[in-house]
Order: sequence, then C-alpha cells, then structure tokens
Amino acid sequence: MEKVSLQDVQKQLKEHGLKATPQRLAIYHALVQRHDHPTAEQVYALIHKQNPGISLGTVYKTMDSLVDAGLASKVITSDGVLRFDGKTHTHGHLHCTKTGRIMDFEDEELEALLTDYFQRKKLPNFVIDHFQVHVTGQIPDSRPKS
Amino acid sequence: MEKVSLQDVQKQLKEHGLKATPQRLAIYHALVQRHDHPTAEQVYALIHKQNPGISLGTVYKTMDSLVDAGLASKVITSDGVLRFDGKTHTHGHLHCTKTGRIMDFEDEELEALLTDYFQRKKLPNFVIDHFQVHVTGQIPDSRPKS
DNA sequence: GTTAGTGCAAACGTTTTGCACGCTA
DNA sequence: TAGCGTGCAAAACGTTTGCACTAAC
Repeated sequence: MEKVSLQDVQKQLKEHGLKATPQRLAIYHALVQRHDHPTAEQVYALIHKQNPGISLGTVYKTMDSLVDAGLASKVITSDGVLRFDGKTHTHGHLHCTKTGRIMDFEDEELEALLTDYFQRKKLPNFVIDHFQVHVTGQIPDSRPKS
Repeated sequence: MEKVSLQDVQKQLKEHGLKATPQRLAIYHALVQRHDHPTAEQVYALIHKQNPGISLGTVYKTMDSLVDAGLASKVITSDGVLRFDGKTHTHGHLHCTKTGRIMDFEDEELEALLTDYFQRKKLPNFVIDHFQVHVTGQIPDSRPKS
C-alpha cells in the first residue's frame, strides 16, 4: 500500500475544498494504518484513545467527506455494516465468513485479466465505472467471532 | 435462469424440513419472476396486492428460510440494503449507481476465466467458498432514482 | 395434535439529521 | 470574521425479535 503522509492528506483535503481539521487527520491516519476495513465504531474506538473529544457522528460525517474527496471508499459486507477502506484504486476483497474479517486482495494478474476481459466484452447498455472481485471463504483454524 | 415450478419449490421446501405455506410460495414466486434483486420492502409490495394479509416481518423470516433451504441468496449492495436473489449459483452483478438497479451478469467465459485463475492461484491461508464479480457503472440515459 | 410458521408491535443497532457552538482559513 | 466542521442528542431507517395465534403436516 502506498504510504500517504499527513502533509499529503492535508494537501489533498484542501485541494478538494475541505478544511484540514485535527479530526479528519486523525481519522484518515487511522484508516491508512489499518489494512483491514474498520467499521465506523472501530475507527471511533481507535482514535478515541488519543483523541477523546470526538464523536461517532463526526466519524460518519468525516468518512463521507473523505469518500467524496476520493481519499477513501466504502465497502458494505454481507453483515450489512458499512466499512471503510483507505484506498480507492481497484482491488478485490477476501471476506472470511467465520471471523467477519475482510482483507484486501491485490493481484496484478487478476486485474489485467479482468481489464482485458471487460475491454473485449462490451456490455450492452452499461457503462462500466469499475469492477471488483469479492471472494468469500474462510481462514482455516480461525476462531469464529463472538 | 432455470425455471422452477411451484411443485418443485414445494418439494424442495419439504426436503429441507420447511412447511410449504402459501406465504412462502407467494414470496418465492415473486422472487423468481423478477430478475432484478428486490429488497424486502419490494417483495412485500409485490405480493401484498394479491395477498394482502401478509406482513413485512414474514417476508424477512421467509427469506431467511429460503436462503437456508438453498433456494435463494442474499446480496448487500453499496446502499447498505439487503436484497434477495432468486438464484444461488455463482454469477456477477451489474450495479447502476444512477438508478440503484442491480442486474445479473452471467457469462461463461468470465466464470471460466476466474475459476481457472483461482485454481492456479492458491491463496495463502484462505479457503475459497465462492467468488463473484461486482461491476459498478451506469445505464446510459437512465433516469436517476428519487 | 404437534410443531412450525405467521402477524403484529416493540426493540435493536447502525446511520443520518438538526442545530448551536467552535475553529480553520 | 465568514463559513465550514464538530458535538450532542434525537430521529430515522432497515432488520430482528418475542409472543400469542393459526395453519400445515
């Protein structure tokens, strides 16, 4: 994953007309640090330690701003809970149904395969924005959540 | 899509230890008739016309039963709403961000491509159950929802 | 007759909203 | 200092649950 410095974030926020508040920096920082895909609650818990005066509502609002600014993206998993992803480029997800964990899955070969496929295969009456592969399965020997 | 008769449904329900109630038949019938992926509300509205004495809660419960019985599956889209799918075999989805519609996308070539890919590419510490391709984009000239 | 399924309404958890206040630029 | 962003709490939303009643087997 490409590391983004706080200065970069600050710059990117401003470029998109967003003010670089401490909350936004903290939230975005937490987001890029974690490679799993935290829920709003998890992000909240994460930054709450170092930044107690922050509200869950702000996490949601900030997330929306980040997504609008193109700095993050949303993922919804089969449990119906919104999760956030600190990267915006195309990548797949591995979703473990036993633990609920979601891991990134990036593979150049797969991406090339699909890009090539969709370039050849024109879909009738549909303009493709992006595509992603979602793999469901299990991590062996993992412990079920809850 | 393989057409399933009501007799088949009735049989399948019984095989899975489920009673074949009129509600279940109506709900499943509505599900296979529509190729888009209705939400619980939509299924409810659909069957309510012909079957007024049915409750939204029953739609949810019945959906769960159908999914357990392997007659349907759940899909969650980026709007965070649960949707139901009258088919259970692997297939992709086209998701129009303008209208919110989800359409099935089935293509043998793509499926073969991916099956082959994942057979070659062993994922470390992950046992694949199934995979699907989710394509996001827009239907040209469509009217935005709401 | 027994058990599973239904309907209703209340409860639940997540996400959104409204508004007064505070802080960034 | 002008306006965006925040915090709080309430509301909204989709979904689940509990329970008494009904219907399928």
